Amino acid sequence: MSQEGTLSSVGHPAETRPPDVFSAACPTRQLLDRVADKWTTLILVLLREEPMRFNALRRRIDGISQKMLSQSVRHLERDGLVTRTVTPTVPVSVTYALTPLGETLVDAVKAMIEWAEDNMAEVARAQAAYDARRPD
Amino acid sequence: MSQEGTLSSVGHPAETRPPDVFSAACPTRQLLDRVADKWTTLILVLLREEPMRFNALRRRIDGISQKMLSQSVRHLERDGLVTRTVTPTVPVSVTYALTPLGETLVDAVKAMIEWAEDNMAEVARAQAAYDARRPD
DNA sequence: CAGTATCCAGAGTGATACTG
DNA sequence: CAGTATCACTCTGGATACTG
Repeated sequence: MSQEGTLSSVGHPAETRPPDVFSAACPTRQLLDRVADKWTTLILVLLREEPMRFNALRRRIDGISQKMLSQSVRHLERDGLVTRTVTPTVPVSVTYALTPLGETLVDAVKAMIEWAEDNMAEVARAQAAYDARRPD
Repeated sequence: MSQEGTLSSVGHPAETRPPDVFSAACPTRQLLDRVADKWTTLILVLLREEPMRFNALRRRIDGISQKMLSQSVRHLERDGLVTRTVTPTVPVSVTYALTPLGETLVDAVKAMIEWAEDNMAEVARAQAAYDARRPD
């Protein structure tokens, strides 16, 4: 998760150039860095199934630290991809849910995950072959 | 890019459980971490348009260090997603290209990039609204 | 429960130098 | 050209402890 950086017009002044993900300064690149993030993808996919509370997400996503979870959900909220709803119970409960914008992204993310599940075996074979060629 | 780790059967012993990306030990999770990587996505998309040489990739991908580029292409080669072809000219030229397996992945990756390009403006609006609510 | 604060190890970068 | 190796530096991410 890079810096704070607002996705302003920096990198392609309006009509001069089209957006270019390959340019580090371009907002699309920064946005891609965010959505292609390791934890972001998992959070979004979980939230598509149902809204979830902080610790529910934490339990489902094996290996995430609370620091990264809170950081990730805050970024997602800022980007307008999830909502954060506080219910004033005692103690408080906070529920995260996808926004409509977030839902449009999840489809793309799901495609990547399905690819991983479908092609896991073939990649494992490729790795084995590679390692056999370069043994050390 | 985590560790070396081969995508073996660890995490879901054959018929006992289905693959679960949310489990840190599951090979699909490790594979997702790889393909959702910041640099990997950009490399794959560039290679879909045409095979490219090392320094060509380096020039196109703004901000990548040669260390990360060589690391990333080596991983992609090991995973069977790109080929590395050495032509014995003087000096040698090395060309990277997508494998058929790599091509299947690129479609999913492209979807994410197109989402970023299409929704950049809306995300920027959400960020502005968020920052206005929490001024500091 | 839902976080924030703090410290610290390690990943990644840039620069530079060297190899085949 | 296509790397590998090294050092210095920054910054991310994990572990731990603490708070409303």
